[in-house]
Amino acid sequence: MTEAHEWIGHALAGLAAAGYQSGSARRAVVECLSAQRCALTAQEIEEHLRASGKAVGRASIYRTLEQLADLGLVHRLDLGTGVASYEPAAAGGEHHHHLLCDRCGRLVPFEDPELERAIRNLGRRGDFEVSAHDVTLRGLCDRCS
Amino acid sequence: MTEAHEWIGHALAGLAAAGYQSGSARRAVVECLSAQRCALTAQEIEEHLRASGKAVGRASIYRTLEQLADLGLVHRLDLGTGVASYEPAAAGGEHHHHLLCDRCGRLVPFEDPELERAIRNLGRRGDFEVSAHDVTLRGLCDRCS
DNA sequence: GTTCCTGCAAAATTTTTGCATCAGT
DNA sequence: ACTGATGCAAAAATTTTGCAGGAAC
Repeated sequence: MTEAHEWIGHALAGLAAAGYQSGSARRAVVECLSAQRCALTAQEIEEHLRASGKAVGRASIYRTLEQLADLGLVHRLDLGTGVASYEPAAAGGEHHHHLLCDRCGRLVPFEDPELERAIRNLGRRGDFEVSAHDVTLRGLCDRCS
Repeated sequence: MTEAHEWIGHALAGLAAAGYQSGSARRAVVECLSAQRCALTAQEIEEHLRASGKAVGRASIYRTLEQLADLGLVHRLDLGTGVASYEPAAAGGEHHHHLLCDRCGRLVPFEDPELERAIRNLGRRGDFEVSAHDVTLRGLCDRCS
């Protein structure tokens, strides 16, 4: 997994390359995302920023997240809760999936080569051309089971 | 895959067993779901029902969908569009996953034993206890690629 | 100085809830 | 009849948009 501080640079560079300037709101959202282990909702981002004294308008948060998602710098997740979550996208194509614990609500990232292989093979079968995939498991995390 | 008309009975029986009575709104929502191939949004259900002369209040649709989802009779899907979709859950534990076509927006169901096996194996690895899973692929469907 | 960014407030969307009325048992 | 279901309307929650003022280049 790419380190958080590397992602900051990657994301800011990507935004700059796309013609976005580095304003305070955009930078704050990117910093907040890079400091977190996994996915955050827009509301959580707003709270974190306000708590750290860098309050940013809601609109700017959503706008920045949309820009980052369009550039492939963050992944948008819909975890069945009705609210979207966002997490930094690793630079090298690595990615993980998520387990949402039914008991404690914790979101646990995981990777699995066999799962990735199965999905790659699916694309090869020719029924369709797969460019992205999301896997969400529900169940009990290691702490709760 | 279990046939649609079988699912109607299954769903109505499940609702009855849970103590819900068979009112007109609930029955209409169940009928609408059973007639569709794949997932529908609450709004689509409302439109279909109104179009077929069986208009049902929005609230009743959401209430019925929640009840059905709690009983495991429908699956709720979040496809990254910000709106939830619902589809009948097959009786026998069979289930499919979805490809969302980037070009035409079509939702294509698919099944894949290798993928299922990979997910089952994940649960066996012992990191967590998996009770449900969702897989969403994005890409181009057979018509668009 | 010009252009883009930011934040506020308002709008749009989707979903939930309160409550009076109506239907099913 | 009694209990629960239904529909309307209002509220809540989330996300988007318009616009005036401010920051970045």
